[in-house]
Amino acid sequence: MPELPEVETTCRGIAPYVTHSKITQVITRQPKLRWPIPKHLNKTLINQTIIQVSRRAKYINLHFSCGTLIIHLGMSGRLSLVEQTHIAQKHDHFELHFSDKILRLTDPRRFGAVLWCASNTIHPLLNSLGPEPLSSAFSSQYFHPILLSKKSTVKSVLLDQKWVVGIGNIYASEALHISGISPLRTAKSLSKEECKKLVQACKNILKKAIKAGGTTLKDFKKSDGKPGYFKQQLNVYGRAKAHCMSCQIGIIEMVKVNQRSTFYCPSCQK
DNA sequence: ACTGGATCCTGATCGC
DNA sequence: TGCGATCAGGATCCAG
Repeated sequence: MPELPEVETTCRGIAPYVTHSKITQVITRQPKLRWPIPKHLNKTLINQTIIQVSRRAKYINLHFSCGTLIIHLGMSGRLSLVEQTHIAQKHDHFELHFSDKILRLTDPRRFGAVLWCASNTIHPLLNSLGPEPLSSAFSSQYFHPILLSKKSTVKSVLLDQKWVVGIGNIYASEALHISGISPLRTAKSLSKEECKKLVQACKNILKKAIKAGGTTLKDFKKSDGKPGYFKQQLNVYGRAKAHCMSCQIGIIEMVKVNQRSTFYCPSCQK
């Protein structure tokens, strides 16, 4: 589910409350996520205070003096801050309790993860991540040589977190549409100029989506339980057979790229 | 070294 | 209405 804007929205939603708050209890209801939730967390985190909340790629980091709790939302995960009286439901797998609230991880498909990383170590999963798309490190000077070195489609490079992080299936389609590039193009066929357009389109779409509180397709909810409002601004994703909102001529097509639904306008994306 | 496919899991929706 | 098939916002692992 959540791509960078949804994860960023979640971080911003929980940070004001959880930062400087002390953990009173840790409850694991279902440890079987993408990887097992570490058993020692209750012992490790009780009476510990969250120093800071940060995001790296699609990972949420809760920093403690003894280490970092890393949370990934997978396809269907969500974090919500609820009252102590709020009863856990079927897919509520993990909880951090504070003096008067609970931070709860809900994840029907269980592709998410809760990991522990001790101080002064780097978790292997975060070790080979590419640059943040909104940082100056993600530039056409950086990205074009990478595109030139790939045999795959430009869309699959955008989705590969080794080269740039945070972009998922929705925003990859949207960014390619904005830049007028077909998702079926080979990465190495992009000119420097096209790469520049694509890099800028990624930055713009992600920034706009963050402003709108992320995209709610079916079940994404912000930490306060409200939906994000970016869906109204999607131009191609989920719009197969509809008219292109950009050129007004083309009909949006859905194709599969690496087994994933991909939407584009054959008329204005070349 | 790269690339694409299978895979983990549940639930909603589609087509017959 | 019912039921099986298909499809979902991710990303690791593994075979070729």
